[in-house]
Amino acid sequence: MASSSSSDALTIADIARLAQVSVSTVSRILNGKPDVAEATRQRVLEVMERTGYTPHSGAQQLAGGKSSVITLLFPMDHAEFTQFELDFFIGAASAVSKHHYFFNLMTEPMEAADLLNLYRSGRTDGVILMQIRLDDWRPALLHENGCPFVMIGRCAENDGYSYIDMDFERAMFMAFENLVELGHQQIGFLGRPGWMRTAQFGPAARLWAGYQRACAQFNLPLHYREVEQLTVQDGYTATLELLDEQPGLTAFATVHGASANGVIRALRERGRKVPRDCSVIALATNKIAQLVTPPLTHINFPSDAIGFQAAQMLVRLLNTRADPVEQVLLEPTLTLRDSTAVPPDHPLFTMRQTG
Amino acid sequence: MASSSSSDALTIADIARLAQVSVSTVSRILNGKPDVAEATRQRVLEVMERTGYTPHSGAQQLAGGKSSVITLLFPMDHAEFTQFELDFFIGAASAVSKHHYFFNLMTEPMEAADLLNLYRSGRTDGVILMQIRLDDWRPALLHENGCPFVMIGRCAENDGYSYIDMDFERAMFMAFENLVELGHQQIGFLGRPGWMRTAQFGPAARLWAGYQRACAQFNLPLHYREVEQLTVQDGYTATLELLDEQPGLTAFATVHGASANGVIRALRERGRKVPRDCSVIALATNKIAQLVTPPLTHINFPSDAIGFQAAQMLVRLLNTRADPVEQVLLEPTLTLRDSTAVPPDHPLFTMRQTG
DNA sequence: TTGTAAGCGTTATCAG
DNA sequence: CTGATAACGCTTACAA
Repeated sequence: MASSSSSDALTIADIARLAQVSVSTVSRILNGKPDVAEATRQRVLEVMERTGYTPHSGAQQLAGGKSSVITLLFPMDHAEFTQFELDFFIGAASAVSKHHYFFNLMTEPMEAADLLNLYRSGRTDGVILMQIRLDDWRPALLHENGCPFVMIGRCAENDGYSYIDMDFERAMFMAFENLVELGHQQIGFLGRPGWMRTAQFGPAARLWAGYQRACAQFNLPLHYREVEQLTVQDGYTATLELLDEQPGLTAFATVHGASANGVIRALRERGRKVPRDCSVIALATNKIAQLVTPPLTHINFPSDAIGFQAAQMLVRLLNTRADPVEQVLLEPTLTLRDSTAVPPDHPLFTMRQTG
Repeated sequence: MASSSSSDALTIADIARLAQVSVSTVSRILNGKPDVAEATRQRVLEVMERTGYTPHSGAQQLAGGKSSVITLLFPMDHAEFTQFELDFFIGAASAVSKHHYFFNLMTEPMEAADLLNLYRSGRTDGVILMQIRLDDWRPALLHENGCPFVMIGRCAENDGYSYIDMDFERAMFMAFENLVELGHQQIGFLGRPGWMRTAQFGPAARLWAGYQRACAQFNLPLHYREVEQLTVQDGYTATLELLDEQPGLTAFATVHGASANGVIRALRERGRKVPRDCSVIALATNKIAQLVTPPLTHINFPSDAIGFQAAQMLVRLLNTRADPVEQVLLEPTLTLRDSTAVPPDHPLFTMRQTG
């Protein structure tokens, strides 16, 4: 029966003494090393259990050279945090702890020196990088300094870097393809080409490219509006403007659940029902797509699964001597819900009316 | 010009040698201790800057006894993660890094032994506890073992524990008060009394209490439905049931943006417009309330500010020798948006029609 | 299979 | 104001 009041600070030496073995034996057991007699192992484990011993992480870090921490870097300078981003965190945190690492989340933007020091201080064993720009400086820096990392997203040039990303260009193309197949020809698009030009974030650039490609291939006129942010408000305003300029539009595509909601609100205000009078399609997480009314036809973006996979890739990297480059590009998929339909002047529509 | 290829592993001894001082002097400078000549300090800082030196966190932890890590514990066994929860994380992470701590997020449920070991291992200096139950075992355990902590939420009994929480009972009462003032008498309520009874989470219990009190005080008939989860789907189903049983309902109250959306959808399906034919009010974050159509009249729940404050309280605790108990109970506030109005049979309504 | 002992990079105490 | 030097608790050769 241990007495004393508060912090006992049990050390490996205490365990060794209590179990009548040396500290190295205890250490071996702690680290799952093979050369230990089963009887000894049991005895020591029993003592540890009974006393509630835990090794001191700082000491392990110092002597063993690893922290068992994985850091997720999501600088929130150019981003809003929504369900979209949350799911990355949750997915990553879950995988990280499943592999017995600890999860360190950093949302403050960082300079090169800070990023390097994070690794050099031994505070983290590896890093998951988010908000990747086409010309991002971070992967090169980490690579040169031997810090294991995985990107969620990708640069323009990715030789030697591991990443997981979605094929955003194809995603946007698919959205338009779907609308065209329904019979739409006059389609409005809300995006952030300016944001793409200045900040050079991958998704913005690639979604824009997908839009351009779709218009070229399907011979569609360009009807787009640049929004500052992908919010309800900006989506609403941009849609009203676009609609008043081009009353012939029968569909809208945008890249976020929130802005899609703005689109729908604007359409309703102009007396157009979704999807009867106008279709709406977006890139979104499942949860958001279902929250909107009507539930959105959308390109799935499985943030949580991506976060989970990214963490797993990093763990794999950490457990390997060599560093195998893993590059995963996810194929987008489309989920049909209630925000898209044939255009109002379409033969099928007329048939439906009269049939 | 430093050569070499990869990990140099610069230590405090290197800095001392390069700056022609002893390691203790460097250490003093590192820790902002007073007794150092300004000239020396500058010289050493310059060397550190030039070489890109960072102290090893493990060594600091071992020798200094602190980790500079704050852990947020949000066991996700009984919870879904939505924007609501995300904002806690973001707020807390932001405050934590603002005070030069690192932010460790743990979402896996934990046993007593694990929780204790987290602190004993020296991996964290303090803990922010979430998902607090009325009879939660964690605060007592941490308290007894000298681990600094702050709760987001509160138990039934909180002597000696620091917390920040919202007055949920009052929040729900306010919602009903508002509806009653508009003229509503037949109000449906969607909540989780069962969840409250079994899991004993504070908010569920207190929201329920607020509902009971409001009905008693305003002499309202009880019309409630228990939902499993506060999702769109469950809100939708429960509303349909309740509505078919009690067609006279002119308002609904619920406790989450998502379930409010389910309510609205169900009402629409039964041909009732919100807010013309039926009002809806909910407890929600600002963001969610605006995402729903129509934008929700709601009791604000500022998760991010709460997360931020909780982290600040903990930092304050960590920087103090004594442990001052801080207990913050936030007053709820109501934001009027577009989902509430006078009931359809109300004199004001009739006036509006004819006027 | 187990024990001895030398670090790991800091901080802290105590002289100077 | 500055410098030795002893912890801090663990891992890891190397010996036994």
